[in-house]
Amino acid sequence: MTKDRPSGQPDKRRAIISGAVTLFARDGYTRASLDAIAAEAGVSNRTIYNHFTDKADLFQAVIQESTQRVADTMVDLIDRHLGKIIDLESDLADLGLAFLSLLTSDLAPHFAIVRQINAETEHIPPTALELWQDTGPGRVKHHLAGRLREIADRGQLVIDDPARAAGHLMLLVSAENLRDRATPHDRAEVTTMVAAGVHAFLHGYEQRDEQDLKKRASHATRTAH
Amino acid sequence: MTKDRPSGQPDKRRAIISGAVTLFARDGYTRASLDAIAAEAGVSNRTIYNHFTDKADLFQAVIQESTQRVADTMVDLIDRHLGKIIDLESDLADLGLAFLSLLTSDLAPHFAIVRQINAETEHIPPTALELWQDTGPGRVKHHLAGRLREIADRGQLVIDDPARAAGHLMLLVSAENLRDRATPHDRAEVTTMVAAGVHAFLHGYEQRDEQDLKKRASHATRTAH
DNA sequence: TAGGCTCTACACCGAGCGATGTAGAACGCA
DNA sequence: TGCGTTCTACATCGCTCGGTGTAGAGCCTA
Repeated sequence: MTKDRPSGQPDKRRAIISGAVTLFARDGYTRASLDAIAAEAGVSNRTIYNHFTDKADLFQAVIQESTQRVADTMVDLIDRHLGKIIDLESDLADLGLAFLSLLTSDLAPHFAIVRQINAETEHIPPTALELWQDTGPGRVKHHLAGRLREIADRGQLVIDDPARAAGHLMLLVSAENLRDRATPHDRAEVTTMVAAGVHAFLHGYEQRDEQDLKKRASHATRTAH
Repeated sequence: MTKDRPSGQPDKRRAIISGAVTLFARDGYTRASLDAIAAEAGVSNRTIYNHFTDKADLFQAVIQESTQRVADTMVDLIDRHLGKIIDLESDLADLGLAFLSLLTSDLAPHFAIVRQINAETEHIPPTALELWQDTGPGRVKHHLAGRLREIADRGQLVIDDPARAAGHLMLLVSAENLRDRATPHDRAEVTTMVAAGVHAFLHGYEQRDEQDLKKRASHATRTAH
């Protein structure tokens, strides 16, 4: 709809979406009024309807633009940190820290919108929901999975299902592991959280006692080649 | 407020909260109208204001009741599956499956409300938010952490921070690892997801090759006693 | 039986919101 | 310069919603 014929001045459109991101992130879809969005964007109420057919249409455009930006950034971070592995554990930790720093960057509102999507899931057309999944978190996870597969192919990881492993890694270093998600956390807490998450991702929590290790070592020797 | 003097008939109050849970879960706080809640509860609009001062007051009561029920159920499941460990990996997997089965049980709306809380976080008084954290997910995580600590004390796990480990376990077997959260998943997909999550929780993904294992085994032998 | 609660049905108010209409100003392009 | 598009300001419509008022019916208890 809106994409076919992007009527109106492009800068106005950007301003509208930018303001809409801010207000949708803070107030959610229903609470955010078009008048408030117009004011935030420094634009007339009427102009919004010149660029978008509907409030729902605007929301969808916001989701799309927002998702695109965040996914691009994350894919870039993945390539930057996992393109060349020096020390696997610290490289993964750096990537996790880079992800978390996005939460307090200028992309912060976009993550609030993701929470809105999660809550609004019953009122969003399933096709739009799938499109969001594919161009957003799904794409990031897929890209991360590809990098993990490379690492596994070099023998540094044992990965059965790369997509699943990517999901695990992202969860283990996600903000879900922090007490308070809103406030800017002190770097120490975040660092230890990420370190613990990466450590769990690599080693797990199972006890590997002396006998167990010996048994496994002999087994590994027996089955070598 | 409402707790000090629970005015009105208790069954009416329960009916109201039950209906409110349904509609808040489906439509969110703003969308769910009091008229619709009254209709859903089979109760007059006016009666709601006889039991609760406000829409916000009702929402808070709903959160409290909802959180209590889910947390009780989860704590119970933890005790049932982790009270006596037969085989650690399968016991953990069973617990994960039990958790996931809650998503499609009659407590399903409660989890939708959690998503609403996550989205509405900017419009909920921080004290109420903390109270929710403490009586809900915080309590469950703490309880699970206690069980994990017991297991670690018996030497089956190596856990530095039980609370963190509990969070990791819950994330690794959470519905976040499923493509579509809404539809009832086929049991096979859920089972393999949980198995993979528990496996990652126990063992991690790091390659343990022959030399590495030998080195660790000798080190373990050297440092025995 | 009488008094006090509670529930119900219904009407009502005021506010906010989505969406549209309109007239004129500003701007870009031929 | 002149035409078409876009933006703005303002007014308006219809609807929904939160919250209140009121009068009467049902119910329990003293």
